[in-house]
Amino acid sequence: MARKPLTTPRKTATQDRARHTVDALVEATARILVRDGFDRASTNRIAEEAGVSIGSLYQYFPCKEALTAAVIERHNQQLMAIVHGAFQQAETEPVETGIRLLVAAAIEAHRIAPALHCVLAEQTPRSGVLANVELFQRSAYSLFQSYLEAHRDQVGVDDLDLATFICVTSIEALTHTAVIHRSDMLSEGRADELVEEATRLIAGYLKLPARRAA
Amino acid sequence: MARKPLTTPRKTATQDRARHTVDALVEATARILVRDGFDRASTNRIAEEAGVSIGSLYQYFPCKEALTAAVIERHNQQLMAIVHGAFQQAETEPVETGIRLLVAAAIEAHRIAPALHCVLAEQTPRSGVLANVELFQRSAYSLFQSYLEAHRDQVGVDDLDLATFICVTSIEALTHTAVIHRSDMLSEGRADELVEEATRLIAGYLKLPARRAA
DNA sequence: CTATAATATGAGCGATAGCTCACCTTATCT
DNA sequence: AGATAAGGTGAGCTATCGCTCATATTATAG
Repeated sequence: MARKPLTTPRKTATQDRARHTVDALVEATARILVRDGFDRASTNRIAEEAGVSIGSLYQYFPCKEALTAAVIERHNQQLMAIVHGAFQQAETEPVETGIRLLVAAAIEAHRIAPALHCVLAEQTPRSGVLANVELFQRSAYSLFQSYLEAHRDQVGVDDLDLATFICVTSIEALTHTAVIHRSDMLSEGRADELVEEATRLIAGYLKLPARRAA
Repeated sequence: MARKPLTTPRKTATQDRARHTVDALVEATARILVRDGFDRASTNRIAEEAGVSIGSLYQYFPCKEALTAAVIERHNQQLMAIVHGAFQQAETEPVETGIRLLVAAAIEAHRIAPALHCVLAEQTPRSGVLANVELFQRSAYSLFQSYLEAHRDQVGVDDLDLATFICVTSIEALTHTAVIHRSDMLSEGRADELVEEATRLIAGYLKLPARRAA
């Protein structure tokens, strides 16, 4: 009975040689995404670039999208490292200083691998397995909400959930768009102006006294 | 000499029958994009859905991407109609009221065809011919900048270009994300809260007095 | 050393994609 | 009515894609 014909058990990974293969594949995928774009990133090409046979590729990745998902996950982990650090720093600061730290971190995060970030954002379709890869957003979302709760006495908004949506969405869009489409804004001193204005936008929004103070 | 073998002159369009064919193709493309997603939208399928032969398709559209580009252009025109109208209304209003109008219009615009908008934003890769289809953004951009110039006496920012970037990017991201990913925010009275908060964000940012008043 | 599991290989299958071209059909002009 | 062009057709070509599987190589266990 129990027939395991070497097929379909894909996704194993334990020996040491294997990890190298998997890493090579993920890195090759990232390189090809950047160099050739998403739709030229075929499984055959990725395997070739990784110096690995397609057979091996399919032993660890069930389908093409899984490779891209792995790249996205790796990238998101790097982003989150920076963002997490910024939240820890911001924790002990007054709101305006804290927001400034967060905005600066968001820009820094987008700068880790702008080319890859661009391909991921502009060319990679969010369908199939990739549909829900935005859990990164959720992380940032809950971190920010916690931040607001911790500084509730300094903020004048009453719906923390709505405020979180407003702030996270705006900061992400501003930093993303600046890095991807307006790199001229980030040259030398110009970057500071952007940080200042974005901080003014968000901190100003949070500081305003609510209409009805209890 | 001058050999015109019926090939490569694609892209003609003058008779009346032809317009119908072109329209049918664009509409079929939109329908398929919404129903089946971007990567299932093959030229063969589009031609079939339009009730037209592939030969005809390639007489008016040089490649697959051209069809998607046409759909995007048509959609953008509808968006711009709403946005343009809102700017005209806003022209004669004080800043806060004006911004409120613009935010509401942005939401309304995203609601024209949310499903299509979603596919276009999440699945359609910005590569090749589609790379620069964001001239919509540029339109909104220059409209907003004109708006700020016209109300310069009421706004406390000194770099109008930077301020435009901040405002347009934020409003677009907030309304887009709300419509696409947080439809719960737009049910009944909740929509007004979003408009109010977004208005507070932007109007507050614009109203704040600049650091150094002349 | 041998048996067994883990890992690696790559020719090649079936499917489908984008697109061409030789040929009909309908309209317009005189 | 006949000529010429505009519009329309679809079988089918080539290319490539995602993916399988029979087989070979390498590591671990007894």
